[in-house]
Amino acid sequence: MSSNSPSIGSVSPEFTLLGFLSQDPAHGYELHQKLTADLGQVWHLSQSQIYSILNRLEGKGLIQGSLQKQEKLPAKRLFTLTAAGQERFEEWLSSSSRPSARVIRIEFITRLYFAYARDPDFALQLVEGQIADTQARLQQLEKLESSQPGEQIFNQLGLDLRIRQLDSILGWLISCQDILATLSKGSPSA
Amino acid sequence: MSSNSPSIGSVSPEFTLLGFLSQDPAHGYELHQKLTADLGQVWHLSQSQIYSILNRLEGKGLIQGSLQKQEKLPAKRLFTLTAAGQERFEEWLSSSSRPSARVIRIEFITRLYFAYARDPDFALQLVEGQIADTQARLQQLEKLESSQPGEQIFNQLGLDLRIRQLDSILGWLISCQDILATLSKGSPSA
DNA sequence: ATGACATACTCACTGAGTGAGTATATCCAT
DNA sequence: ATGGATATACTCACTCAGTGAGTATGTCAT
Repeated sequence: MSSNSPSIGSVSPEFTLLGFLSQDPAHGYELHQKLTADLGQVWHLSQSQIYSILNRLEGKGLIQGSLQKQEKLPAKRLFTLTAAGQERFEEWLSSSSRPSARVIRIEFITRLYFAYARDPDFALQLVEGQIADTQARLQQLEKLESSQPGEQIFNQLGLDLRIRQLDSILGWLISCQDILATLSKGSPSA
Repeated sequence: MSSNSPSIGSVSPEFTLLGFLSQDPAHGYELHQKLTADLGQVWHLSQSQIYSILNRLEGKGLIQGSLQKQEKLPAKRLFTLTAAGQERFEEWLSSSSRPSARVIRIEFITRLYFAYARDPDFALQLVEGQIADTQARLQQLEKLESSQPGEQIFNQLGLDLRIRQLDSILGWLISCQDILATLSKGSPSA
């Protein structure tokens, strides 16, 4: 049971697998292929990592693997999302990412990928929400910077870099918005 | 012995501890304090992590802990750098960081911190080197982007974000250069 | 004297990530 | 036909990252 798993950390690759499985049941091998093809610039997961995550997810009851025995080949396992898994994924899909360089690059893009596959407009909403969060965080950091004791040069440099990075993220988010908006208009699905 | 430890990963906090110990022998507790005070914007290490790293470093023979028995208090351990540890640290100190957002923010700033403490001019050299590396990597990524199959939108978005982030790093490095140069002139130690 | 805070460290845990190994099928060139 | 590359599909054993709670003791103010 263990109620709340202690660290299904925000940038965890678990949700990526849940996402793929929410689209179609698959084997570990296929998941690795798909991940590499579609999100290879975002995630770099080895095969063995995929399998270890799958085992963990099964342990938590979020997915269910069914052994498919084969004549000669060793059995393979086809994984399907459980109801609990589906719920978890939905929850994650509409939550928002902590505005930090790494998290955005990894987690947010992943979320965007799945949101877009489901409904381009939903993806656009996510971007808008993230822009707001990022702006808020940026202001926070700028405030922190101005109130920082000028002594610790390296802490200040670190902070300055973070701010610059957040700023570049903001620019990126806005360009995302444009791209997604254009795509929606180009091929309106409704 | 184990010749080459498999993953004394580039952004490993190990070198940070080696660095502090290269300045002065210290206890785990002190190291945690110092790290938080001087590089708190860069590293977030819990106490227990500090101790586990120290144990590992001792296991590798890079540092040496001497038990100081006390009347009533449980013994504390004072850690000193070994010759091997010193060597490792020197090697790391003049190597260059992989030009990626995270690595620069964590590893490079740390390196800069120790380089600067030793000799501001050395720090300046590191910055210059890093600028060159970053520019080279930037060109590489831009080339990759233009040759990327336009189909995988999300891979492209990921790449685009990386490029923007590297670009902001470049800006930051240049501002570092200015700051360090000014500091050198302001108080010429030679 | 008691409760907050600082010093100093340990333990048990989950999770990230790597690298090598296993087993089998298929297909291509020699 | 045979042997070697490549693809499918998964396992194991490992190190390192990171958290949270716990232990033990001293100091200092109220």
